[in-house]
Amino acid sequence: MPRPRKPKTQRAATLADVGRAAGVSAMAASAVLNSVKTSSRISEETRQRILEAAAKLQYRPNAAARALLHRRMNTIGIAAILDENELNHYFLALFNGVLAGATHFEQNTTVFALHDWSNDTRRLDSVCDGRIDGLIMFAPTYDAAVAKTLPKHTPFVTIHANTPLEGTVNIESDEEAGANAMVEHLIAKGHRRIMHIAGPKGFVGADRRVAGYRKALRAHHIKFDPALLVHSQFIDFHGYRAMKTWLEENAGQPLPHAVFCANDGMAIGAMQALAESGLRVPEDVSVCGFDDTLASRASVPQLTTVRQPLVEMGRKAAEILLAQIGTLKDVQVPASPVVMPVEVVERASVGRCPAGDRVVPALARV
Amino acid sequence: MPRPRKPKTQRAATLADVGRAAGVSAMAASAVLNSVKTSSRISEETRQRILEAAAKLQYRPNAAARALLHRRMNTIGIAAILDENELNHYFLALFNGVLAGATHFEQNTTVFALHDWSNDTRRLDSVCDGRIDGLIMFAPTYDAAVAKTLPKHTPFVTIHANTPLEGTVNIESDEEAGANAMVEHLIAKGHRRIMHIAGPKGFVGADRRVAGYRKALRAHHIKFDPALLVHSQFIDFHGYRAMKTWLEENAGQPLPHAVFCANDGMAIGAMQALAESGLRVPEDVSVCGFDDTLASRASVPQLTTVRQPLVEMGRKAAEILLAQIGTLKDVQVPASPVVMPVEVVERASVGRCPAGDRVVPALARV
DNA sequence: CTGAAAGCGCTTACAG
DNA sequence: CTGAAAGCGCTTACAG
Repeated sequence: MPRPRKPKTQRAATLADVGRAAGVSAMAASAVLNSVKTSSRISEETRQRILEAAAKLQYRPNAAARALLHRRMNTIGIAAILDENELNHYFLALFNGVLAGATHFEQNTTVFALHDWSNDTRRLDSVCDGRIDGLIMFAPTYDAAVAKTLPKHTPFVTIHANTPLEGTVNIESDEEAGANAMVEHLIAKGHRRIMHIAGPKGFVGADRRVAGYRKALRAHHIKFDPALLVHSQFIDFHGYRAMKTWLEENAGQPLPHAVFCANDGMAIGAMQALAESGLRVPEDVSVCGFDDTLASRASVPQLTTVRQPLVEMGRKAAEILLAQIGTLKDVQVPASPVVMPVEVVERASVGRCPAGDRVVPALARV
Repeated sequence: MPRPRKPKTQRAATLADVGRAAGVSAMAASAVLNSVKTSSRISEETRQRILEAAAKLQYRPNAAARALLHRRMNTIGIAAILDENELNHYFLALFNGVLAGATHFEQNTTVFALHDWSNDTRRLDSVCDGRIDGLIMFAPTYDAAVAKTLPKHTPFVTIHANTPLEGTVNIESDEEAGANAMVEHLIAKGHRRIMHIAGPKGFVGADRRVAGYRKALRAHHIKFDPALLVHSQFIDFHGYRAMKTWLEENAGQPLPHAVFCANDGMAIGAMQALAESGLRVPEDVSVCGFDDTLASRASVPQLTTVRQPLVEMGRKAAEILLAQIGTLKDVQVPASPVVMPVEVVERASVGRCPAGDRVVPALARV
């Protein structure tokens, strides 16, 4: 059985170690290893000796020492609510985008997992201590008062901020237009009795989708039916429970033609609840989501949804943040908010509205 | 329209700034802010003045300066192949685990996204420069020769390493037992004609699952049929394509009773291919996966699968790494490999084997 | 052109 | 008990 590596790892070599090994000063070693012009004065033979010593000692310029000098860690931070027990495709998409953007400019990315925006303020604060050059917040729900306490020496960018932070660029998408287009699409497929499982009241992301939903109904003279609007949370399980509860409470009532969910996870949850009542998607009921996360392609049938360019939004956030930090000289910091376009993506979960009215089955099949 | 924050952020306050503002030396400020015993000598009034100055200036001890002193960044790294266009629930689960473990011990986590283990060696190398105290690699496929070039001054832990790195703890799970238990479960449900969509040949994760599959067949005197073993890749789309191709090439042949896929994503892909041929899961064909990632609950029907405790494995990796670094004094570094238990999780995608033999439908319905 | 020194921000060990 | 100094590892600006 292989023995584990000894706990005490050897110390990393310093410039002084390299110099000593090569019989030169630390400074000479530094000059050679950074290929400074002045190193042209150093003989080729010495240069080789230094390079060999550095390779042999696995020398790497110490990041902390460099950061101290340059006041820059070449690292950006991400703060997000991250619960290890929940599906979070939204996070995964944004994260991939930020990572791609940061990596492209040779910057590292550190992730801070929060449980709660209000209570974890101090944790975020404490992290603005030079270990990151700037911070991107995913869907923060700070209120304005708390936001004021954020450190002034660290630049921020937010994505989908619930209340914009003063002096901070917020990146969002045209959610109302997206919801409106989605419901227009349902109506074009013949659906009239359209249910909406919304996000929590008071969250702009939820409210804007409701607004788009109602706008589309209005445009087609479909009377808004409060019984068809249910508020839930942006989490798979809550979509399931909202749909399940609704079906139980509305047994014998007319079945909706289509269910528009405020995000993909909720739509998948709703599909599961429908399946448990023996209802097929899209033959009996059409279902659609919002976001176009990877979840929308992982479901069977694949989900018709509104695409928000999440990866792109993450990448853009990284770019804007790096511009603010000053790492990217040639990128202009845009005015806030930056609004990204959305589009309806047709997949398999929405069909033509079936002929004849159906009724919510009385008993769940389970 | 709100104006964006000015690109030039103000400099962070230093201990000297705090001292100056409070009319004391930087050292006195340091003593108070670190609540060193000696600070008891400092008058309560002075203490308050220092605390106020620090708060007002939003002072935070500079992380780089501290790291330079302590030779510790309080940050661990994660290296993983991460393609922004692919589903990666496996990463998400491990990542959540590492993050939870690191956060619990007040350590930060930096993620390095790689494209390729062989070609990105230099990138990984360059990152072992003090910006992380240790590194966790997700499913690395280094060969032994390359592994030798890894820096000696940084501790590593691997999860699912394809070839164990010398002197490095590897965390894995009992994949062969898991595959065996899954196929035993299928056989218990009456399935005999069991297809396996495997991972790429030569990868231990794939080979061990194939071994478990064949072992279960053997135990029940089911003759191994090479036509029912297909090698593919650990990616959703490849599962889809493998199933699709197999159905096309085997039109008119007996339909498998069940399809055991080497991971959850592949199983979902296979379900989509089956759906396109008009075959229902589990009524016509049972399907199962491996991993128990969040994907297995996001599909309709939910996936029967083999659970690997991925979150727990990530958490354990963090803990072992911190023990090696020396951050955790009271945790023993275990011998390698650490093998985690697996279990079959029954959900909805596996049913009893239907009576009567069916045949692969000739034409895809699409 | 080269090498010694200063300094990034912090803390620890050591004189006064 | 207090305050000045040394040093973590590096690079830049400045004497020689």
